[in-house]
Amino acid sequence: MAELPTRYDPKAVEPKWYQRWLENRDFVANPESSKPAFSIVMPPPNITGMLTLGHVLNNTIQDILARRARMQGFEVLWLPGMDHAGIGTQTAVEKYLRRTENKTRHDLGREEFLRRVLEWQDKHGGIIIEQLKRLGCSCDWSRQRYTLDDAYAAAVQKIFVDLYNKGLIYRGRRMINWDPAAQTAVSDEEVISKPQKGYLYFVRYEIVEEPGRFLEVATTRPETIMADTAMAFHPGDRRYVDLLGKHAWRPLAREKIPVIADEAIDPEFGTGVLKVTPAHDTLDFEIGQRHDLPIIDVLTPAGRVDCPAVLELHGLERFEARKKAAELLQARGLLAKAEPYENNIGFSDRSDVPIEPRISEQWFLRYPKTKEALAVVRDHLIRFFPAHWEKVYAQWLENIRDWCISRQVWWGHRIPAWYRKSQAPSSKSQRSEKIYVGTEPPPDPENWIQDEDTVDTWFSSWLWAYETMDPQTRKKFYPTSVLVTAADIIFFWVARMIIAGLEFKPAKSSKIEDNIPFHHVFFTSIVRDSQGRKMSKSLGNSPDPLELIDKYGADGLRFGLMRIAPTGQDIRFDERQIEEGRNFATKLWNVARFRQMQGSASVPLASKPEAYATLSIFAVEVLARLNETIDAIESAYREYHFNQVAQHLYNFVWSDYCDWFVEAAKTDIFSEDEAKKRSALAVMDLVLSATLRLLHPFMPHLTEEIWSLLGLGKGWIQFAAPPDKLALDAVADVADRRRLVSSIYATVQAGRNLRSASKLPSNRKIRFILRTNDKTISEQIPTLSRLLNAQELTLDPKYTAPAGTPVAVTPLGELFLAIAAADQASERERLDKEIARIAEEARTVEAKLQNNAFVERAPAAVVEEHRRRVADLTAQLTKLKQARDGSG
RNA sequence: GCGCGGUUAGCUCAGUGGUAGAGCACUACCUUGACACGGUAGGGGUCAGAGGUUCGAAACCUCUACCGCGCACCA
Repeated sequence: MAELPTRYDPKAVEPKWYQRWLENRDFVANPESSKPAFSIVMPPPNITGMLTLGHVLNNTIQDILARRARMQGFEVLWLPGMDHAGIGTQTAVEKYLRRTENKTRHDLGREEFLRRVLEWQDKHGGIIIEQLKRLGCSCDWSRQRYTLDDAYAAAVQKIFVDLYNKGLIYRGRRMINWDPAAQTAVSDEEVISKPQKGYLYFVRYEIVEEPGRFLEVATTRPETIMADTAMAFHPGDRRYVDLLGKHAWRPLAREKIPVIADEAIDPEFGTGVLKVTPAHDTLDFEIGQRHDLPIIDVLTPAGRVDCPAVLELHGLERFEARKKAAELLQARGLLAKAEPYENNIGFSDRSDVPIEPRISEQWFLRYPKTKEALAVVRDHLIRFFPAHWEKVYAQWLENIRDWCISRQVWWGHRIPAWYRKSQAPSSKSQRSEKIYVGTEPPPDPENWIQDEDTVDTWFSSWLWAYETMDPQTRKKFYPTSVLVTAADIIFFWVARMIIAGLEFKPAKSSKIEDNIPFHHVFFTSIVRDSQGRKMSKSLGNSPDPLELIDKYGADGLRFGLMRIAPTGQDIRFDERQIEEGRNFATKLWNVARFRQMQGSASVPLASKPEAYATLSIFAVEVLARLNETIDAIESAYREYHFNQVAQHLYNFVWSDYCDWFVEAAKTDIFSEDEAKKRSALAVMDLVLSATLRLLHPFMPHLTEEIWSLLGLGKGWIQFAAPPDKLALDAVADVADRRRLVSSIYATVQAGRNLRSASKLPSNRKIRFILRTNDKTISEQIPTLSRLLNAQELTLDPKYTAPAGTPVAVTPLGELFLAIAAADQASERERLDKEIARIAEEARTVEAKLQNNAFVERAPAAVVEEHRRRVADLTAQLTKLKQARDGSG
């Protein structure tokens, strides 16, 4: 067998294995399998998307779960796909068209534009899928879905029609959130409020009936004054009560408007008077409805002033118009003052421009099954991890409002509604016979015009958990086992999928537990940069995962990221952490390489208690630690604490196995005693085999490579069962043996410390003397000696050290460092310090034992431990003092 | 305003009642028959602050401060 290189080369190994897995169809789910099902649907990335660290985190977690389940004997479906992302994709293509051809979508027309999007999609779309393959994702690519697949699109249409027929979807003229940049309505969830600096303008409205008397009103939006249709104050506000029923002169587009009283006005705010602008503010709209006020719209869809009556403002962009309106009022002496003011403004999540509240005719969904959706999470039919998201979810559902689902966007699922030609969509008539809603066009299409709009992208995504599956697949794999997603789409997607599952009942039975879309939801962290900022293109703080894969390997990236991914908290990304992942891969590679260099063990270690009797004490220790690691990992997985799983594996491999076991086992490995040698090698094989299997979900390529190079199993590691705990408990003296190992390791550390304190170089071979009456320790001398890098370690129960000999009190006895010309003064100083330190600690522990309350109330084991500690410290003190005073 | 997180070593974070931890960074020594992407040893923390519960609190309770997030308000 050729010797392996000292560095693991992911560039050669990772693509090789991924290709083999694909060729072997290892990730293809079989709905006819008799194995229990485990399924995940991938949150579909946008077709325009590029892989981000967020995707890496999210998909690594899904891959870990899928691969682990596969090893555990589940039939696994990990269903991948993409989202057409209506507004997002349309905006991207529009930008591209503007850049390349200087054309807008309107220049091209609907049909041509959609053709261009498809063209663009073929060229630039779906890159992210190839990127996920580089990461090692074990998705069933044969089932890759797209939210615009024919069958999927038909399902979206059908759902729309069904909900319409149930009366849950309706068309209405309402106040909605208008995005003037994208020129479409958006849902409440797509509005992000941000603090914004501006001015509070105090405007004077003259009272019609009392010329010379002014009503002062505070507003942030003077550009909408032309749309004011009333002035309002709180009915209990004495300052203005005499004005009720009178009128004010609207200062721009001068007109008489009534003064009214409404409960909604906060007398504390500003002057306690509100200018009521029903067309441009949600609250004002409601007031307008109550008082039957006219609605005057003075803004265009693009957010420009549309008011020929005030030529100075007409055609101005809304924020320019704001300044100009203030100037006009100022010039007319109607602006009392303008105070700097900061308030929260709703911004479009998509375009990042301020949302314009606007009255518009749109399609709405009255959410069904909200009570049931609350209940399934409250009663833990669906569990959230971390659980605190349950509260966020509940709050949203309890305050839910109808969902505006229509978008003035061309790219997406077209609304399956038609209007009689004489009753075009702009018509206010809503009589049902004038609207046709159906999955097929109306029988006499020439008389109808289809609604121009498409539905919100999320109105298609909410079916993702089951519409991606054919009936047979659904029967086997729905409900899915777990959904892995970022918490920022808990409302957009998670909650709506739950509602969809409960309402549309896609399962084989109508039972609630069969129709929920998933049993668990794991909310991942959000990856931020080292300064805690969100990753964003404009900040340029988002590293390219592909570059990280090139640099550190996919497995290094995966492991590094998982080790720092806490649950329920954001991740601060630091490339050094990925470097650690790569280093860990190298460490594992090298310890496997070392094993390979030692040749065959001939006989594998049988997993029977009898076999354990002949093991070295160090083997028992590492196997016991392996058992503990398996337990720890198991419970960490139960809570989706992937960082803990990774950390336990890291510690076990690096510390327990490499630093301690392998170093200690070298005595046997390099010895002439064939039985001992074979035993040590067999233990290494067992531990490596188990470790690789435990690590496989995190580092699939590397573990597969080592598994195959070392010939640890018959087939590929991805189909190997996870390691069982060893039946060590059946071995009578495990505890004694482990205590001995721990004493030996403590002695080694004490000896190394002596060397360092005496300023002896690491490579200098030196002599140690261990003074002890324990004769059984003599068989461990070679290993102790090796670990201490000693020239010689002698056991001498009666050793008398010259004064000033460096000494450490260890669990095995006093360990002396024999050096010819030790600096006696400095050694004495060191001992003094050591004695003082131990005496201090002994005093502290003793004081505690003096405390009756402690002795009476604390658990016996704890008290006992303290007693032992005192005895131990006292013994150490005595011995150290002897050593210092040279009387030993 | 309501709610949810967080505050532990220079940095990133573990730690759910019993002697304060890991990795990185730092210091010193070391290329010793797997690994310098490595080994050994070391320095470094009044666990945000105040009060309380307890024999005992980083942990549990209350309050405060600061950071982040969500919802509401946002004239």
